[in-house]
Amino acid sequence: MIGEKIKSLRESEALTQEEIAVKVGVSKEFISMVESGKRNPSLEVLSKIASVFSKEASYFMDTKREDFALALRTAQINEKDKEEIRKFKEFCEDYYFLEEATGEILHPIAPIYPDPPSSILSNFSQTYQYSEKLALDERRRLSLGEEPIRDIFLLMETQGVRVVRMNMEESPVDGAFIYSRDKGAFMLINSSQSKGRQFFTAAHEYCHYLKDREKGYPICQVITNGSGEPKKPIERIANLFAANFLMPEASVSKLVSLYAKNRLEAKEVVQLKRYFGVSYQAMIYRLKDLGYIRRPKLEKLLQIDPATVEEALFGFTEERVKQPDRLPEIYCKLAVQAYTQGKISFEKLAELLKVDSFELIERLSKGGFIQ
DNA sequence: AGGGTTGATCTCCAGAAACC
DNA sequence: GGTTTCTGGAGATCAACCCT
Repeated sequence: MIGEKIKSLRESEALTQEEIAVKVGVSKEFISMVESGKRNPSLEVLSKIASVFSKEASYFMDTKREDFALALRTAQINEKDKEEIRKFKEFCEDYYFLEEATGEILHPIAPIYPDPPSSILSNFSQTYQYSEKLALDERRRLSLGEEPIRDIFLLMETQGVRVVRMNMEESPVDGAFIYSRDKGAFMLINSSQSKGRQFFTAAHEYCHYLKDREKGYPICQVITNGSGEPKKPIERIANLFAANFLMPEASVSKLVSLYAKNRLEAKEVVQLKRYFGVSYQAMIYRLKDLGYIRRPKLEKLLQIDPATVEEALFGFTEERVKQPDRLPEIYCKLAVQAYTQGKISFEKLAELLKVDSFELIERLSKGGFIQ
């Protein structure tokens, strides 16, 4: 158990046994044996290993699994964000409480896909192939064909993930994913981001759901390097998965060859990104990864304001649309259901729906609480 | 070539056995 | 009973090896 935790943490940080060994002051062989469970490190060594990951030694000795595995999609995190995450966790507790009260518990349905062999993580093309296969396998399982995904949030609900959209204005946190064996999966999406970006975040977190949910420890946050690429392999895979899941190569190449063979300007990119429901930026990077545009072109396209192009083309842009901060529909339904079944009081209902009793009476009288 | 594993070996230390 | 010696196990390293 200790060894497994160390190994998982080490791999998620993209460190080698040797690098850990140097930091701790032991041999790499010893780290190998600890990870494989053939040796137990002394308390002193364990403390040093823990400090490499900014943790206490007790973290490794605690044999019970963490209640929640948490994966964040963010570049930086501050105290205010931590508070938001704490609120999210609390909300998950309420959500689960309502499911239990009404007997309508959402169970994870999707299979758990195996991790790639750690030996391929330093190789970009092998990592890409693994992520692409994962995305295509999942699309096949869901019978999605080559069609774009119209509502990824709904899709996730059908796979056993509760999607919670919270407006976290000013926060760099795009989204988070938490999972526990008892309660299942919850996904947080920062609804202050554009819809396209929310879609990408959702697909990213969905990857963690598919392959990391049983890991039983906080997964990690996305730390990006200078070019905006996530440094940690686990997050790089999630991003590659998201790109392949939302914009399958076959589908992109078909559209490009049909409609934009010889010119891929901002107009075409906007049309493509609307088709796939992703952000302008995500579409550009996807086109570059697939070899349709090169770096200078990418730089040029990134300079253009997509909202202006989109408004000129369609008279409307999704780039600037901000989602209102609202509770998940299913959560609201469950709350009202629990109340009508007499499982919770009127006051509790108001508290769970985050309204005062006057507003609650008014909204209930209008035929339910479905927003 | 680099990352990881395996087997032989050394070192240290606690506890048991032998000795005076 | 106190001291010395022996022994076994764990921690750790070294060198060789395997795998990709």
